[in-house]
Amino acid sequence: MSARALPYRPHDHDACVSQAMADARAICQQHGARLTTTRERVLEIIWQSHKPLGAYDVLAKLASEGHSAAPPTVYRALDFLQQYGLVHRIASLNAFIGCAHAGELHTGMFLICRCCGNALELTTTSVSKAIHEAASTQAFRSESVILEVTGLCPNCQAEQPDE
Amino acid sequence: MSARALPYRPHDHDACVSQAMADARAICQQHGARLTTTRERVLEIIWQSHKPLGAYDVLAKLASEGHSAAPPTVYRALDFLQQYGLVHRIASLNAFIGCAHAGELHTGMFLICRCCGNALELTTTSVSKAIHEAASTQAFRSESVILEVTGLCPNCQAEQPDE
DNA sequence: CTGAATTTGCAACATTATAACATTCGCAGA
DNA sequence: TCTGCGAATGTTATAATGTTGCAAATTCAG
Repeated sequence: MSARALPYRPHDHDACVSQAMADARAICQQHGARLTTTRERVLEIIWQSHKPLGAYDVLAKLASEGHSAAPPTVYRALDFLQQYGLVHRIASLNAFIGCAHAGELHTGMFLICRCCGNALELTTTSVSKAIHEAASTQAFRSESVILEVTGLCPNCQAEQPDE
Repeated sequence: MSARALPYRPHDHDACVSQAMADARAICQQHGARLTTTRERVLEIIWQSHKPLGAYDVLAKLASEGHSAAPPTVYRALDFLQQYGLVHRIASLNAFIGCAHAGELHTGMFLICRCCGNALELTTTSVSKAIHEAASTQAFRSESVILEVTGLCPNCQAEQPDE
């Protein structure tokens, strides 16, 4: 269940999605949480690509499927999914992305390509460790970490060598 | 010019502010940038506390001083100040805070207390290093980093030992 | 089947941010 | 001093993102 998604490489994305959906069902069952139709559909939409998706994009997608929903529907579903670690919010983009490590305890670090828009979630012990140590030197009790790195992914570096 | 602000400790905040304003003037002069009245006033307002301030809070403050401004005025001033590293945007709060290390090359790490709202900017080499190394393992060329840690500052831990 | 709790629908609204265009200001050169 | 150009600001409107509050529907245990 680790080292799964490599958004910057070609891969069988359908498998990506079905894996994520299976994980989600398992995790919800395990917690006695209800993965209702709407919630499941929202998760699926989020997973349709590795690009973070805005809440209103999800809304539009739902609408295009005939499910006329209002913003609260989407935000509630997203809240639920975040609560169970199935999606993450990318604060710098006001957008949401499927969690590649659902069920694992982790502090996500995101590598966001400003060119193609794909985002890779990474879990790196050395990073979390350094962050918590730095916080400790200030006697700060850290509870949650947002770490979002913007730059160029390998593919896009190749296409535009520099600038 | 280092190890200046300790927002979680009592300190001479007026000195904090005048130091920041002096730095700002120096940096702008050095770059041939114009620190106009509006921009200077916005910076001063941002620095009035160590709590990140929303753009509309700044706007309200300006209004209360008789300077009737519209949102673009504030956002433009903030853009300018960000450009010269005089303020940072806290993505997780949609808010802005004065930069404690203006003029130094740095990757800010913010420790944000969810109780008192104060935010401390920290520059830690080991953290930046770990982040860039992690990005490198994915052949990702990082350009900018957002690192925001939420938790409890020392003062607030003392007041509410746990929860 | 019934009742309580969860989930959803819906309308209105709040907050944050930007677009487009007119006007003014500051300053360098004639 | 005047003139003109680019930078900065004013102004209005609007876009994008997110929330509140309440009513209706659904789910599920007993």
